[in-house]
Amino acid sequence: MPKETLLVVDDEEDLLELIGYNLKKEGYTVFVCDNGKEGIELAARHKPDLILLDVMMPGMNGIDVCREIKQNSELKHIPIVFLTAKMDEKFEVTGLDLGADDYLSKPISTSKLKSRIKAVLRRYRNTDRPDSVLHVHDLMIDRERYVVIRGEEELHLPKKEFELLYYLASRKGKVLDRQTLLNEVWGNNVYVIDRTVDVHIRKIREKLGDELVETVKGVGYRFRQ
Amino acid sequence: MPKETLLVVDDEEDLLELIGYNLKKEGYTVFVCDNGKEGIELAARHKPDLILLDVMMPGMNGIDVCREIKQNSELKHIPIVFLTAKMDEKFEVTGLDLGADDYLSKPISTSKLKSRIKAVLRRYRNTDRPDSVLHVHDLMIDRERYVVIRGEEELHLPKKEFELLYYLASRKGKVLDRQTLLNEVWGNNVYVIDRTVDVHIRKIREKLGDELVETVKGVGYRFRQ
DNA sequence: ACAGCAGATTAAGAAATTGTTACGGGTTTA
DNA sequence: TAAACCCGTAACAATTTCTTAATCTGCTGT
Repeated sequence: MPKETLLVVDDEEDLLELIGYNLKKEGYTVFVCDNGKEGIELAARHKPDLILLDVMMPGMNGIDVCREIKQNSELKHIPIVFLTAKMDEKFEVTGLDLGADDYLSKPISTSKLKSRIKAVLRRYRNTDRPDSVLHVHDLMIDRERYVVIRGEEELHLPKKEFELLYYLASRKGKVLDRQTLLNEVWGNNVYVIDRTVDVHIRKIREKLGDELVETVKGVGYRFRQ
Repeated sequence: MPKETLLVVDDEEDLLELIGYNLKKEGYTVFVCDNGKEGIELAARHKPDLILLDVMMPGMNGIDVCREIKQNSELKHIPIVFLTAKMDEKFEVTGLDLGADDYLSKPISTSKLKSRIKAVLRRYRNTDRPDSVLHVHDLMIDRERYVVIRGEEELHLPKKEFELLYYLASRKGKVLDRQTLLNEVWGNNVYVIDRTVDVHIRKIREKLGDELVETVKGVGYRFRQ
């Protein structure tokens, strides 16, 4: 089993090299770059299992990179660990609210770095990432083409409806409450009232029938098992 | 819809009180204690959703508490966040290797504390716990899917009935009085007449048969052993 | 047999939750 | 630039669930 792939984004060349070297020695596959824009590209291309992200960078800073990644449904599941020179607490709160998974202040010892990375990866390891094409009931939900196929017909749902359907289907049988759905589909940092979920559910039912998505009153919604 | 339960273990009384107060204000159910031994007992009794654990304590220290909890299969899934006065890096590595989930150094601001707790809980919320499905007699009570399965048939109970059944079943054989049931299922600060329990019990019996839940006159109810 | 409990049962109104529709702002498309 | 579309919100209808209160049943000890 190949060890995980990591992406390190930091504008300090020395540090970048040091971190890269150490993590490679640990057996990880490591991509590095020194700016946010390239970081996003590399993330999209290689889909790393974890991203180490410097907060302070010229140009696009770490916060922005994080925000962008968390908005990309292909990448949002990737855990992000922030690196920062000063322990700026206010930022830390922002970062964690954005969906960051951990936080390291420089200077970082190698052992600490490795330990943290291991911890974060361990948390995520058993979280099975859903397939990009789901087959459920008579549906095929293709996330790559953004299309739902039922028999001969192709259905094109708007983005939010599609994402919601996809998320529900990927957790078939499990009851998901509105807040979870909002966090997972809309993102943790958006402020939207939870009744919005209801409206989207209704639209999904309108297009795919009432049977697919079940309501569990007082709890949430569930894709029919 | 009881919010999460937290356990805080710290020998500094002032801090304990401060943290307890703030977390209660957030809506969590909070248990506190000032030593490791009691911490383990409380953890076993209340099965909190998260434990805040001071590292340095007289007697049993945080590391030992953590180790013991991680060895108990009933408790090992509970995320642990360490608190420590000094940023002792060597310890931090140990803690994370032990399976701690986060790390906070004192002094802690309230906003940071809340933000971290939220982040950790969010990570765990959707992680299926091994005991989320109870097998009792010929029943399978699946909390994740919110469904009771008996043989081929799937039963869908309303929320309160389901929660009550789940709670009784999870304490199979034990007699639980009405007040306990109200506290655990309805929540600590809900004002409801205890006869309400009877009505829900009746509905459960109506759906699942009279044998499952036994009445112990003058005491309470018991899920049949 | 008869009070005196404690729980069982039932029904009805209250409360809570969800379904449904419509609208305005914003964006993309023709 | 208009038309079409998507999205979030609000409002009200529809439905389910919860709680209470009233009544019934069965047991206990006298």
